[in-house]
Amino acid sequence: MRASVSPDIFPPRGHEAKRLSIVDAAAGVFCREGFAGANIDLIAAEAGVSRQTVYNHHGDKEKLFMAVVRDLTDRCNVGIFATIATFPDQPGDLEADLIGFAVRLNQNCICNRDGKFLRKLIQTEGERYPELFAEWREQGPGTTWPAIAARFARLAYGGYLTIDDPDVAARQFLGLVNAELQTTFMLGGTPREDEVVQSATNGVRTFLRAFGKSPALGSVKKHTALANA
Amino acid sequence: MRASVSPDIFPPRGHEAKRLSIVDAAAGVFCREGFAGANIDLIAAEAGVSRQTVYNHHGDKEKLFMAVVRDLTDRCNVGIFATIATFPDQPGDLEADLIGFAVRLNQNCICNRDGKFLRKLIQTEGERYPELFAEWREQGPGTTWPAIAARFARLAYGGYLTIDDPDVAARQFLGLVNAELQTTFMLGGTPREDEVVQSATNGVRTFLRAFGKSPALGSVKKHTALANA
DNA sequence: ACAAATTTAGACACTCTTGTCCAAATCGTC
DNA sequence: GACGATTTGGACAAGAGTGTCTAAATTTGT
Repeated sequence: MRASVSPDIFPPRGHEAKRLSIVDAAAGVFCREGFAGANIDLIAAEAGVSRQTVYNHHGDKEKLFMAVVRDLTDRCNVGIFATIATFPDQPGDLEADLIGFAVRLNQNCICNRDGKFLRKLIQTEGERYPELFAEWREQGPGTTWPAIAARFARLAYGGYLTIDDPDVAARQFLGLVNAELQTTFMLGGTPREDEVVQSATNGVRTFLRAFGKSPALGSVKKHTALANA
Repeated sequence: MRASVSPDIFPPRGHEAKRLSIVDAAAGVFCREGFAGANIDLIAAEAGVSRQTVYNHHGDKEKLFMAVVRDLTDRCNVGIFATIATFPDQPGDLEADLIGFAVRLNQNCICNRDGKFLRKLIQTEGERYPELFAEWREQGPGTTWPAIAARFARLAYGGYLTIDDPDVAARQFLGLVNAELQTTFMLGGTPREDEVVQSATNGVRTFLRAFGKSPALGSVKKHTALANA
């Protein structure tokens, strides 16, 4: 993909910068207006670029759209894996550590600009580009969910949790910590930080009531009046 | 809103039928193509009606869109409340009854045509019509979630569950039983029935591990080796 | 069968958008 | 300072879609 000329110097300088600002602006406009409603003139204006430059770089509205989705998928994946790397493998306070992880996942991967945009584009145009979004499904949930599941499996193996099926547990973990944000997500809004923390806290507590190995290790305190050895 | 003439006979006969078939076709097209991409000619064709009739009935693309959302909201609410009425207040087998309820909720309210369409329209155009979707939020989640929460509160009061906050529990219940369907929902797909049952089963099991009062009553069997009185 | 209301089909003006072309201005590099 | 590549702005053709209008056909109730 490099420039094919003599030395390995890339095409000029601001070239790539423009490409990026175009894709960036396009992401915003496609999300706000939908594919059909998105206006190339508007994208160009928001990117601070002439319309012709948009066509020079991407050729075509459809190709531009694809570039946007690919870019977003890549950037989101980077963020998600960086966050998964902070999963508490050997937790001190399991409850607090899982809450922290859930909040980071939300703030860095789901509620940030890229995450919001990618989600909306998938919801909005997913049916129109089956191949493109099949690709996303593989690269996105297809790789990140197992990665999270593996971390939960490790916690179970380490004796911190009692889990049958780590894949199910991972999906339920995500369902729980986002349970109170669904309506906001649906309308395309961004929850406030305290809402994210609240939802994560409630979700993790319930998660640990279901999967926590023993009250002594983790969280389940006031609720289980069930005496145990 | 009645016809203002002599007897209380409504305008002709097929009038209302046409209105409905227009709104119906419009719902489908708006979902597939988005508001901007939706084509009035296409809507008219799919409704089996001339374009002029569409304008006669609804005046305007925007007004037609609003009519679609209102119609869908109403119909979905009817379905949801009908389903909530089947909530197991005095369960025989709590696990099985809750799974049944979750499956009914999914099949009758979330995965059916109206539910799918309404969800997609909210996700797609929610930001463009703040008042309209504020209205939905009040009439939809604003009334159904508390209704579900009340049923869980009743189960707790009846000694079947141990719940702190019924509202949180209700949201988490929904999050859990849908945990495995998220990706499908996101792409606008319809999960197969066995997927719905699977997700509901796993979700309810986890829910009862967290909130079930005692293993004897419900489900938590093999996992809690914790001996109890 | 009659009269009123509704529906239809087609033409129409108008606006908006996409994508192309081109000459002038600008930028980055040597 | 000069050269080559990139960017710019504006004009342009072609197409598509909205909303209106009209006269003819059809349906509906009596």
